Amino acid sequence: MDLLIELGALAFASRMKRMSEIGMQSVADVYQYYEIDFEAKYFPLFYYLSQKGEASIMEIAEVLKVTHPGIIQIAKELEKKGLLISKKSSEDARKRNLKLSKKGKILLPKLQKIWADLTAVNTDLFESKKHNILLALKELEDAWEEKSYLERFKEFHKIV
Amino acid sequence: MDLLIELGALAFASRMKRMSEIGMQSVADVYQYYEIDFEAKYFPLFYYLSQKGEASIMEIAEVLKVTHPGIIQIAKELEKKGLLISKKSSEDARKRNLKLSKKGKILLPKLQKIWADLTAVNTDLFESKKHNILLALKELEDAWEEKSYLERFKEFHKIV
DNA sequence: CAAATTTGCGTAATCACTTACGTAATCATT
DNA sequence: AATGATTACGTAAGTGATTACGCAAATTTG
Repeated sequence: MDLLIELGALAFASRMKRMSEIGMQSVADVYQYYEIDFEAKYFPLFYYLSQKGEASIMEIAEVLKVTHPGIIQIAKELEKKGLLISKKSSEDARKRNLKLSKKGKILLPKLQKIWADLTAVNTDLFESKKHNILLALKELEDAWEEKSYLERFKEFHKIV
Repeated sequence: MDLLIELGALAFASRMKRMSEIGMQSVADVYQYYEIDFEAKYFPLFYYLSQKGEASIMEIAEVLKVTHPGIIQIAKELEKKGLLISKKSSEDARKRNLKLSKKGKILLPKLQKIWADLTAVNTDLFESKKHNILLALKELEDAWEEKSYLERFKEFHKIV
């Protein structure tokens, strides 16, 4: 018996967390299999910079929906590995712009190949299912954005 | 544009993590609204003990699918709050059995009321959607149990 | 155009777990 | 019954994020 399943909606957060950890580990396994010195947590920042070219820390944090100290930490690691460089913005002295280094750009095609393969496996994994978790996730994210949980909760109590 | 959505399957883990954090925070908001000194993270352990009565640390860790140090930490907090007590097993001196304290049992009905309300709101939230995330989650958990991601990945490469 | 507010960034501390590792108790095997 | 393997638990350190807070630069406003 799986208690988390039995608890249904109540254990939702725990299950999401666990699933996220499994996902991160799985991707880590694949990078290791390819013998590439890259971590799952780098992906959103690295990918965004590969598309955008150059961006400030706050801009990245907002797009990726994480806090700015999170970006700073990951950027620090990527800089240490020589995959990313940064410089103060010339237009706004408060801003520090990040972009991929030469080494980062050289690594990019190799990573893109992996990402393509991961996407293929994921697509297969997600879309072969009766219930599509990506669409479900999107719906829930939208619902949450529209109205906070506590609001829903209070509304529910009014009705009852 | 939501980059995380655009990235689809690749940003899956990040989105799951974020969703779990939102869920935890939402529940925290509700406990606060009820003015109850209880945290979302206590729920799985507390609930399990309320059902089972008494259980050893490893047993709980396995049922809840977390590591045993995780249980020890949460148990420590609950003991500090006086909601939980523990004693060495008489049958097996290696084991320490956890159970709710008198104070914990007194708090229980109040919590059960909240849990029931949370379940109602969640059920509404989840089931009003076109895509049911709980069923999707279950499918994915089962798929993962059946075959590891890396295995799927390697298989995919054989085929292509 | 000076004062007040907002914005961008950085550091530190915290959080809710995890992995790694050590010790003691039990079990299995000969 | 001694030896070796396994199991249960505890602590310490690490992880990948967060919140809290402070400073400096830019923007708003009166």
